[in-house]
Amino acid sequence: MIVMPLARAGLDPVLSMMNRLFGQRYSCAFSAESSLQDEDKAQGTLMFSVPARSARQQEKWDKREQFLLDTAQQLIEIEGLVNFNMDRLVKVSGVSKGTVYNHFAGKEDCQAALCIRGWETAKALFQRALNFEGHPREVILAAHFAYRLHLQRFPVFSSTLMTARTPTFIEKVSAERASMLRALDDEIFEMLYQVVARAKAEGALPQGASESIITFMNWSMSYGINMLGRTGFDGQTRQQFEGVDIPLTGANIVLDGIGMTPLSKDWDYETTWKRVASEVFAEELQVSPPK
Amino acid sequence: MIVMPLARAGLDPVLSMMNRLFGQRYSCAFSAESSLQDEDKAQGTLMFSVPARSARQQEKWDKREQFLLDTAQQLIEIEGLVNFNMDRLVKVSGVSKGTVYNHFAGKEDCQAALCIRGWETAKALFQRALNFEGHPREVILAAHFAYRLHLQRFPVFSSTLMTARTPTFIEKVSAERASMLRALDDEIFEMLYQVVARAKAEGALPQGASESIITFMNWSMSYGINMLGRTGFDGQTRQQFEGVDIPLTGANIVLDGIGMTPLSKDWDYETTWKRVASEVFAEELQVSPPK
DNA sequence: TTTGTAAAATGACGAATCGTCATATTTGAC
DNA sequence: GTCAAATATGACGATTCGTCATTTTACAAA
Repeated sequence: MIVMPLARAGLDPVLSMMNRLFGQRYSCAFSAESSLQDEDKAQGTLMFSVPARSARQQEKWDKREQFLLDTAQQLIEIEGLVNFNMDRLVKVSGVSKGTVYNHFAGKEDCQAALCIRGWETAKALFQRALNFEGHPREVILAAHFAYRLHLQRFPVFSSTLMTARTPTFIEKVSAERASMLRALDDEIFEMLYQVVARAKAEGALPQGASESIITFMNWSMSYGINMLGRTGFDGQTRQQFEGVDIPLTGANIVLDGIGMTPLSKDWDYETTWKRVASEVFAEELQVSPPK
Repeated sequence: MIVMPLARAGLDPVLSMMNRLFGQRYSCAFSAESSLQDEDKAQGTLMFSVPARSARQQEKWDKREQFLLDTAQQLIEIEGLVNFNMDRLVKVSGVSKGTVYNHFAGKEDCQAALCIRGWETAKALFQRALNFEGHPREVILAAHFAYRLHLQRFPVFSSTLMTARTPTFIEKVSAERASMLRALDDEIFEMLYQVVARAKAEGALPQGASESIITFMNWSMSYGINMLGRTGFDGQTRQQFEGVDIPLTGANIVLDGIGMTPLSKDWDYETTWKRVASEVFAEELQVSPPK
């Protein structure tokens, strides 16, 4: 699951590893030989107990978790995120309340789980985008495309992602899932970072440019565009946006701004954008055409 | 209050005006001679009743609303947005629950009111930024500065703004306040738009460039940077950001990207940034130095 | 000053949702 | 088959929400 080396991880490595382990608590391959018999010693740093689950049990557990998430997702799709609550999930899923609360620390934690799931499928899309045949800047555009596509295709994820970065929300999410979200952020950041680094190695970037900052700026722009856009903030101005693909335009502005070659005046990125659609995401776009 | 002509308003003008009026329901200068005696006729479009409040009453009302907002803000500052609830506001303020609910349609509406208040002081900062002595691009930088400054100085506003664009939240805000928020978005958008338009008129922009899109892109980038930043998302990478002013860098990337002259290679915008700090916002920066 | 009426304030209340916990059931090892 | 540990259950108490019948206040007319 955790593939990329996080060479730049600035966090406490011990805490980080703990989180990783903790985050994997429910993963299949994890066999639990607890070396923490002395709980008193561990108090304050390693408070969690490692449940020794049989393979059979684990499978059942995982299956149910997926089922609960499926149910939650459908529930939100149908009744809206506003009307989503645990009592309803309990009722619709048929799983008892106690069990549901064994899976999720609470309502927000459940939503966070949905967000994580969404992020994971997004990661898969990014992975594919990164295999796009083209120069680095085209690959980055493919990533922007993937982001927008994913947000469009999964409105529930889109909502949860928006909410997941909210201060009130974060505080209510379990430590496990919070660290999983952070880890996913890290991984996706790292993926984009590698492309930027490659661009720099190939001389497509000014020497002074910082790969981290460039990656962050791309992310920020994309995030801003998609989040402001989805709130209908640009409703009044949308008529001005006719025929303009905002994510593409935004990405090009950033990439031109940092001086990544070939500049948009020297390359037809509209075509690249269309190529990404047809060559990488044809499958996803079969039903709903690109917007 | 509503100063800028919203020439580009794409919304239903009737609805828009209704919202404006409705939004001003509690403002002092509003004398209520209702021409809507025939309520049946108005049913479905103009359902609200206009309370005829005496000047004395109105003053009391306004004062209390401010008091409630002050209390709420302090409450959030001290106890955190997570722990904020109406019962607590009722208790601490000493105002009865019914009265509080006369002012605010609910918890979210109260937070929206805080957000509006924050937006209004932000607008004032923008206004000052726009008076900065310099060419258009410098003025736009000043606006970016104002935005960041305001978010830094008012963490409560920062939190509420982040939350206010959340789908769940929006649905719970009263129509009045929702439209007030939209109106503020419009007004601030318009302010920036005018600067961009001026830049274009002065030949600082490529002819093909759309003012709307440029404005939106600046906003998106700034929003993305500030919102991703405040969630600690960039925590891992922050070490890379040492000595780099992210909002300034981001703004320059966008402005370079759209080709607004003078480009950052031809002008020292670090100095501009510092000038903005000392010439426009010296007062605000007395206590906490620029970061 | 008195009186009447409409608006506003009050807080007790019912409803919705949350999360917990004592108890019952299941699982797996011996 | 038996027992201990893990898991499942749903009734329950706690919290927070928003409403509404009632009381109080404000203001105008007598």
